[in-house]
Amino acid sequence: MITYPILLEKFKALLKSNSLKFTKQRELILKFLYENEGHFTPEDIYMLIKKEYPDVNIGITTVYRTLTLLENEGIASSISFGVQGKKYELGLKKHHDHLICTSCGKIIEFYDDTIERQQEKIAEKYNFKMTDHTMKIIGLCEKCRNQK
Amino acid sequence: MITYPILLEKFKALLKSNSLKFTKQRELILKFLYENEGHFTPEDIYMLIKKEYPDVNIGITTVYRTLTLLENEGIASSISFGVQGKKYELGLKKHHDHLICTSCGKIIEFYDDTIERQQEKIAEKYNFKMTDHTMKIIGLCEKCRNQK
DNA sequence: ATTCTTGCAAATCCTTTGCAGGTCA
DNA sequence: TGACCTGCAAAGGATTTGCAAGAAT
Repeated sequence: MITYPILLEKFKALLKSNSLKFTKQRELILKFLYENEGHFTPEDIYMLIKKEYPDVNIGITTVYRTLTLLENEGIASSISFGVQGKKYELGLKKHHDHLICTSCGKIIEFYDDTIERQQEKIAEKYNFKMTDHTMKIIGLCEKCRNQK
Repeated sequence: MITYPILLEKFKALLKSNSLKFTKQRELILKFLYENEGHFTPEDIYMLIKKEYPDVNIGITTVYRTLTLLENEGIASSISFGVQGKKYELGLKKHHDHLICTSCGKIIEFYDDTIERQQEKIAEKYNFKMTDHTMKIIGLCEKCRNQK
């Protein structure tokens, strides 16, 4: 796995090459994603950063803007929950899909080669230039299904 | 394929069994989905019904409510576009997934047995009780990729 | 010094809710 | 009649935008 200093350098280089500036806020958001395993809403990230760094001024607008930036640069990735918004995670890992529990909200990641290959075949079949793909399996996780 | 009169009867039966009432508005929305191939936003459906039946009073609220109802009853299905909302279609066909062109918005449907089976296997592997699943392949359709 | 960023408040977009009047069974 | 529905306007939640002040290069 990439270390934080290296990730940070990568981020700074990306900023520079786009004539963007390196700011405290951008760094904290990157750091947050690096240090926290899991999937977070912009609101989550905003609140948790405010709590951990009460002296840093940060607005939710900046969180949104930075997450968009990170996602466009391939450093973060998101899963969409429709009107309920998106959740973000560090996006450096290998591509993966998600199992989502409708009862407790738990998100499990998985990667499946068969599915990945099949998607490519389908795109090819329709002469589609695939730039992205997502798959969600919705249902009840082990714990929740047993509680019913 | 099911005929409209039969679909209508099915819908009426569903309404009755849920102590819901059969109304002009509900019928028009059902009819719209039956008659129009493709994927539509609630707004689309609302506008097109208003245009075709200027004398019928219908509000967008009712369109939302009815689409939700139809989806819950398995008569309609939707694809989510995140904050951009959902698009609905008649949901009587076999389950299928979508290819979505980011340039022209075109939506192509496909069904793939390998993927379907693989999804079941994955759910099983994680002891997940799958209630739904979606897959989207995002990219450029044949026409748009050639225009670049 | 210039350019880019920020936070705030206001605006937007899609969707839902409260409610009083209207319709269906 | 009574239960359910409707459209409207207002509310809601997530996200974006305009802007003047502030930070980075």
